[in-house]
Amino acid sequence: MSCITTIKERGFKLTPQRRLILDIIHESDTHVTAEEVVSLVQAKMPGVNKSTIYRTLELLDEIGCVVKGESHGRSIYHHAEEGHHHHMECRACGNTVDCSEDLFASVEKALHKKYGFRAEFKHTVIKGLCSQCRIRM
Amino acid sequence: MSCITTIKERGFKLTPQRRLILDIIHESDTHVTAEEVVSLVQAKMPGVNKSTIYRTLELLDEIGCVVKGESHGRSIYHHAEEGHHHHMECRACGNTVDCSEDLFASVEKALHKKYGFRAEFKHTVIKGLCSQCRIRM
DNA sequence: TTTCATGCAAATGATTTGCATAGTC
DNA sequence: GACTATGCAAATCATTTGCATGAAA
Repeated sequence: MSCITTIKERGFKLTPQRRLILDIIHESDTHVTAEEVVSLVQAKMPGVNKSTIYRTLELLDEIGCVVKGESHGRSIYHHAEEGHHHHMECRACGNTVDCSEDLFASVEKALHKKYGFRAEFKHTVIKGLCSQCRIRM
Repeated sequence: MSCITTIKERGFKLTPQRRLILDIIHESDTHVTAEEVVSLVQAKMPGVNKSTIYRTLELLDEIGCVVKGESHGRSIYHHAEEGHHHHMECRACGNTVDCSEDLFASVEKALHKKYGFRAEFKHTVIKGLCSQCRIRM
């Protein structure tokens, strides 16, 4: 079901601001910080307020239209397509590489079996050292 | 090697504040937020300043004496013992359950093989639904 | 026309910073 | 005694909130 349908079905109003914010997140192939969304939105539609964007992002996360995560103390978002989106972030050079595999299936299974916990690894920022920085160190 | 030795060896000074902060993190069997460290430290040694604590926590993380993580936009810390410390946090009730297993060994292996990336899963907050909340939902 | 969303401006709250003083080595 | 760490107070900076106005259903 499309996000637009979800918004309507849940009784929320479909405003141009919300459409644009959705578009921006869907266009981006990797995660974006809330602040990046603010800049991107304001580039296309000047005058849209930060508060609106923060509120919309929170709403979209709540109704499952986007996936929220956090990195370096900031909120990050990406679209909630089926599948997985993980990011490997090098603690030395700061570069990130995306990874769309279902990396955590076995972990999810183990946690469910042992603790009955249903882990949700939809959007994980994995910290570590990239191959280049490993060599340099 | 003990943290106290590490501090000295790296040329940092061993102050009562630093000792106390180290103690507090080592006494805690789960992670603590920076703010919790502030309260705990000030309970035992009133007058110690927030800045000192934040600076010390950052230092301790840098020299590997504690492990820093983040949850809900705040910094969390625990001692850097050998082994693993993960936390399952329920997004419904907010409860967390600790898990000291080496959950991510297979993921680490896979990422290294495919991307040469050395993932560091020392202290992960795993979000999801606990068994109780799964039933309620 | 009712209700929800937006814009604005100000508040929040964790974390950081500059600087003078105090404490370690 | 040299140099670092601390305390203090103020600054930061992302995010949130209250409220009056504007737009969607």
